[in-house]
Amino acid sequence: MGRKKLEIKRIEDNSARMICFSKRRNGLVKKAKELSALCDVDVAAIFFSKRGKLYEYCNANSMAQVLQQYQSRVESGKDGCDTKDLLYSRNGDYLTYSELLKTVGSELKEPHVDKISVADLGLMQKHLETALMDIRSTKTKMTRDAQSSLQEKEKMLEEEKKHFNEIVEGSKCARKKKVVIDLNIAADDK
Amino acid sequence: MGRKKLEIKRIEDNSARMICFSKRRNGLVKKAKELSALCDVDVAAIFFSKRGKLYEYCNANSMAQVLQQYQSRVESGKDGCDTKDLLYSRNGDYLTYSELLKTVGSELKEPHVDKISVADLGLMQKHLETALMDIRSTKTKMTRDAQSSLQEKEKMLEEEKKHFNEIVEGSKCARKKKVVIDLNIAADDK
DNA sequence: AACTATTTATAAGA
DNA sequence: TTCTTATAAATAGTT
Repeated sequence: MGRKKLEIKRIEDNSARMICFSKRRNGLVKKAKELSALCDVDVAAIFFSKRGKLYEYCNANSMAQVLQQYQSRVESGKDGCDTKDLLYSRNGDYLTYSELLKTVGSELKEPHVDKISVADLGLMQKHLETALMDIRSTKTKMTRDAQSSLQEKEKMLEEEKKHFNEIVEGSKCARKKKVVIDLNIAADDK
Repeated sequence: MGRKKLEIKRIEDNSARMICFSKRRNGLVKKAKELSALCDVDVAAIFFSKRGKLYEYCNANSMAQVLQQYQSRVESGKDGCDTKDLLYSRNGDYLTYSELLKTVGSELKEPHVDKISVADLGLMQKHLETALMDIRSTKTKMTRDAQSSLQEKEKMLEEEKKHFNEIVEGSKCARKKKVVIDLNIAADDK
């Protein structure tokens, strides 16, 4: 929209790009507000330019709230989340993973807290974040693997379906019915 | 935009609201894509209707990545992040915090990995997230405390400034200059 | 920061 | 639903 049709690719001129960013960011936030008002949904948007600034919009009480809700829904997914404790070795002796984490939790509430600085906490945070990232990527990989094994199963089922169709072949009527059923299933899914 | 001007308030008719949501969500995602392409920024958007469904858009590799970047930027602020190791006690004996975290990291790459399920990783993740949250809130509190002590110092400096001004008093010219300098400092800050 | 010629999004209708 | 179209809204280039 504008005097000229703009091709959707990186604007190379620095100042033009910043102007465009500012205009379109405002536009996007406006649209997000409208969407949340009209349709009664929570919307969160985060923008960051690769060299520095961060902008955000959120119609709910707090971004943290929305992100937490997001993460609890998406990232924990449908894992068992049973209370089974895992064993982790350190220098030959074992400690449970939950013990390991309790350490972190309790230290923040116990006497030692007065010896901890904000910088120290930042460091702890960084380490935990790294650990989290490892866990997440491992989980993603494992999910992918599980998925590909599912895809193999799907292929096999496809084969079986083909065989079935070959058996039914010869009756055009039967085939048509099958197609209709498939379409209904697809429609129900939406 | 449309046949009629639409007032921006909750659409009461259920099906009309859903249609609107679907259309505008698509619109918003399209705009987000354009913004990220034109202006070379990362954009993440999360929508959820209060009764159920979750939608998301993210131009970067993964939503988790963007959210993590967001959280580390917003919540960690400008900590020192020096490499000093902290000691943490567990049942009387001590281990360094970094050792504690190495445990997590190494376990993900070592033989034990084949005994870990996605659900297990989800659990670890949840625990780490809890620990992170504790750390963040503690840090926020400490930052607040530090800030209030800074505010006290500021008050004292204000007092000193008053005394100074009283000494200089009588020369209106001197005062004017001072105002100009303050304004320049404020302008530089932007 | 405003303006305005255009393009784009979309509300309602088919 | 999906397409169409009249109209509202966003915005690219300009001042």
